Amino acid sequence: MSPTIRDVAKKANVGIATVSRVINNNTSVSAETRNAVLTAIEELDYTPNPIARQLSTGRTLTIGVIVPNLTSPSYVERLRGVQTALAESEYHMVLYSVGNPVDRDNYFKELSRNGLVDGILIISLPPNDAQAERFAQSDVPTVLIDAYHEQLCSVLTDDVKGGEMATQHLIDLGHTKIGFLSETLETPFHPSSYYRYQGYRKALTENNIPFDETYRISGASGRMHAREMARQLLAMQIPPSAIFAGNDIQAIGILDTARELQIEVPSELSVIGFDGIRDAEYTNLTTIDQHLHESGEEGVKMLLQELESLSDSPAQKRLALKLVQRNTTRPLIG
Amino acid sequence: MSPTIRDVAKKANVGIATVSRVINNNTSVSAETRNAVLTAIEELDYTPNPIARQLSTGRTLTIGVIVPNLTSPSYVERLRGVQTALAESEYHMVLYSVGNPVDRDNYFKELSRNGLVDGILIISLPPNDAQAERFAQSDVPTVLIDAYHEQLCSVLTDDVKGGEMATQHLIDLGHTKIGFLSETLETPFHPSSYYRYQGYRKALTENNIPFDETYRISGASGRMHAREMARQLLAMQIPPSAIFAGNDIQAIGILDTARELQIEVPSELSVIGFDGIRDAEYTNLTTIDQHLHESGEEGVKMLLQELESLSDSPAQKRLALKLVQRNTTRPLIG
DNA sequence: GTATGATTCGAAACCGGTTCCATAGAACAA
DNA sequence: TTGTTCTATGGAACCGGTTTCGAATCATAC
Repeated sequence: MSPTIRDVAKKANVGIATVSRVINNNTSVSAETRNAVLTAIEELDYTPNPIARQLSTGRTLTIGVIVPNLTSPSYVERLRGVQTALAESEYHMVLYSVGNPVDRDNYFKELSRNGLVDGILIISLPPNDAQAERFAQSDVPTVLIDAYHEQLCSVLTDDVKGGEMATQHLIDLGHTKIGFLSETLETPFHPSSYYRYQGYRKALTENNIPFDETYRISGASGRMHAREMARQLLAMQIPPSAIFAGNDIQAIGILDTARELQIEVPSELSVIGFDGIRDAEYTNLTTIDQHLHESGEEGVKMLLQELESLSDSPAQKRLALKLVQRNTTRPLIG
Repeated sequence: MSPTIRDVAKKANVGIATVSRVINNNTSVSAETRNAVLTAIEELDYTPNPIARQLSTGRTLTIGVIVPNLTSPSYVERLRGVQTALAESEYHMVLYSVGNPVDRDNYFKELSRNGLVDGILIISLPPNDAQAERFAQSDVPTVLIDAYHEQLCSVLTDDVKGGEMATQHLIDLGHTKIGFLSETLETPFHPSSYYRYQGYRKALTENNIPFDETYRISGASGRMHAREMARQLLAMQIPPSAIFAGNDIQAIGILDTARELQIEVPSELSVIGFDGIRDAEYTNLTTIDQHLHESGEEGVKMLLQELESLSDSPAQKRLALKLVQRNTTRPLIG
């Protein structure tokens, strides 16, 4: 077995407390003793057992990240941001990947309870009131990324406003027949698509453009399903001249279909996405950039702050949205 | 603070050993005592402190996953596989994301040393001899995914063979002017591009097709750089009629450029990738599927086995490669 | 009634650190 | 010289579990 602090103490002819002081750079050790201890450590190739240290200090130096299965690039990008910010800290990251509501609830309960982690970061998984209450009561600080609850710290996106911005952009370009294509609006997870839809409706209303139910389509997530839905939208007698997609992946699916149908983008069809994933840049997609990477970093910052000193009122940070115009939207001709 | 096992013992009027027995389903507890303990646990809302348990059992129920920064979809896909397999076990996953060789070496050293994790999974980061030696000596089982070292367990891909398969496919289609586009062949990380290049060369040789140095180009990774490199290849006086890309992302970059230059794929240019990421399917890319997801799952399986009983000779599992023909390759006309 | 064995259970040791507290000795002041 | 303060240090308690070991209890056998 690996050597323990007692082995070091014996070898250096000192007490274990002294060894501990040396390890932790406690000043009150004479240079002589310190050297003796250091050489003993060297000779035994000793490293302190982190678990024992965790038990006695009460800190695990670990933060738990609860995230939906890495099915969507946006989760991955947020996670990258988390990773980036965490790398500069002394904390490690345990990944809890949730595939269904049961997983989610289990992780929520498990982590908020006992001292497995020092802090919790939750990505795109809004807790219900009871769960939020638990987190708030628990003594492990929790930060939500891309989700909101009044009781908890959060880094969030104004999806309604983003939806409005996207739609307004299309309207500004002269479009009035504007389609909306998204994931199912009723999801057990984060209803961001629904909020974006609300923004879409709001923009229409504000510009006195009547909402046409037939221009709205939603279904399963993913590029393939988006293609299919786009086919349906574009096969209408009077198809939309522009489509706002609930996220970038779906927007890219629409572009796929447009190419397949030889509908030229943006001259014959404008498409705008939402998220600002990397593929949006590669495909020259106009989109609403919600600063995914930054959201991860900000979440970590907030959590680290919370770990320093638990604030009383939960901090809330809203990330700015940015319309990034590329080559999939342009003024309507005629 | 949360209640401890002693609180429960006091409340139930039993010794702590008995409480421990109840928690761990040890049989030798009378039904009566067991019930008393269970109700005490219930009333106090007690859960055992996992850190304390870890210290006394010596197991952390955690496995460390060392992976390059999630820059490439292939790492993410492998990680998903790991996640899938791990979800069915009792283990958690700590993610160590490495951005540079220094990170890598630190993590290698740190994790192999002390009991922070019960096992280590290393993705696409081949250790050098000294490091492999460390891992082999250490008492924490280690499995390499997409990397090989004779001293360690591994799940691996035959990149040379894959490169050969891809090239042979193009040759079978009648191509002889076959380009090779990849990442820099000298990388501090995993030299898979180099192996694939070797396979390419091998296939050419075996078919008596002279290798033309000007048909080979390599540079920085990523779709954007691939586009630029593709432009160079395709601007040649006698451009290749087919290109084998070192990975799918680069193949997609080539497709981007082809579209930009209005070179029709596959009629004017065949393109084959390597990896089998999801986007390959979406873009109808012919590729060599190396079963990324499965590699993650297999790595976990192997590691779990190793955790059960440390085998003496390191297990090696080679994943089959599969040519998936889609719509970016076709017989050369004329 | 005593010997034997099985069952149930608690005290205490242990895992490997950190930290409180008491003390020895040095340094300094009067 | 004596008293006081400060520094360096070790012993022991502690974190919260698991596990060993021995003892108490009970049933059964003789």
